[in-house]
Amino acid sequence: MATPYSQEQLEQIMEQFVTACRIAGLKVTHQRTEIYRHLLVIADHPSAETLHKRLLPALPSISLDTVYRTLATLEQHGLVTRIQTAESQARFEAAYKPHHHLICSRCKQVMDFHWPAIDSIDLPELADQWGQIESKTIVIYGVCKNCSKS
Amino acid sequence: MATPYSQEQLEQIMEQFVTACRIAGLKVTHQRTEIYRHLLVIADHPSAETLHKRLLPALPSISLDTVYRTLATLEQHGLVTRIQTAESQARFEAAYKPHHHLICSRCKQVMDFHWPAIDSIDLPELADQWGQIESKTIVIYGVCKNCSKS
DNA sequence: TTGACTGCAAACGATTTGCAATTGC
DNA sequence: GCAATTGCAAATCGTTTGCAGTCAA
Repeated sequence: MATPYSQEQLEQIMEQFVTACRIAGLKVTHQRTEIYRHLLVIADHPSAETLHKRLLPALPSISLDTVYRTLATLEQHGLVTRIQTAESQARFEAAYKPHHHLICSRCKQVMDFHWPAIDSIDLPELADQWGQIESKTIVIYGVCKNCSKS
Repeated sequence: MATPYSQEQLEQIMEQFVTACRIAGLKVTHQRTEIYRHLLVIADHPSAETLHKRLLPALPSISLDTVYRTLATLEQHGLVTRIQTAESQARFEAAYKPHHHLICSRCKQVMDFHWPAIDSIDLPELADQWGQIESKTIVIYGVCKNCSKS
């Protein structure tokens, strides 16, 4: 999936990221900015391992544990989202606009989609009374067109 | 959460389960029926480990691997569903009627709820063209009333 | 009787941790 | 300079697997 942001937008979001780190009392390290930038630029939904492999050319000494630790830290501060899948490896994305996921059961690719109708609709009574809602994400499993061909 | 089924309903569902196993060519073992019955009776959403602990009094010799293996087998045959959460441990439920999940980020309890409006609504175009949909589940994260009190 | 299923123990993959060295502020 | 962060290696957790004995059909 190509970058959904223009160069300017990207720089702007990265600035916001730095600011958010400062406010949260997080140090702005090279590793952290690169991890976050990568999640923005390649808008697929990599696992920690995939992300690590992709970062190695740019940061030859980055360790897998740092990727894990960084993702966990950024997640705690709401800058990164852990995606709900039924797989063993966790997947991550830069938290930005609310959206939903289509996951292919065969190739495991995750595709984002928007569904404003759902974002604004009222919850049924039971759910509404359950507590305080933090996020509402729809996860659709199925077989993508590519996979159903073969 | 209490049993959502009456004694008669339960027996009926268990009979359907046995039939489904026979059709699928699965042997109806004591372990399998007990695992499935437990998922029906205690309609919370246990992990394999929790399920194993709970089954031990009734089946003192059942092993954790059997629980894992049985859940995997039943899942393959569509009799059990693996729940999408952002946790490390997988959670399971007896597959029955379509429904959605409320998950508390603190206590991790999963609550079912129904939302017919969503079940019948059309997907947005992009999602509709993506491929063949298998399941559409809404996962809502938040903090349940119990946890927000304390 | 026979192949599917189980229990055991050992292996495995994903993630986390303790520690000493390093780096941002 | 100091505390936060990193890289390394070792540990841990959840889950899977090989194998020999057991059990449903």
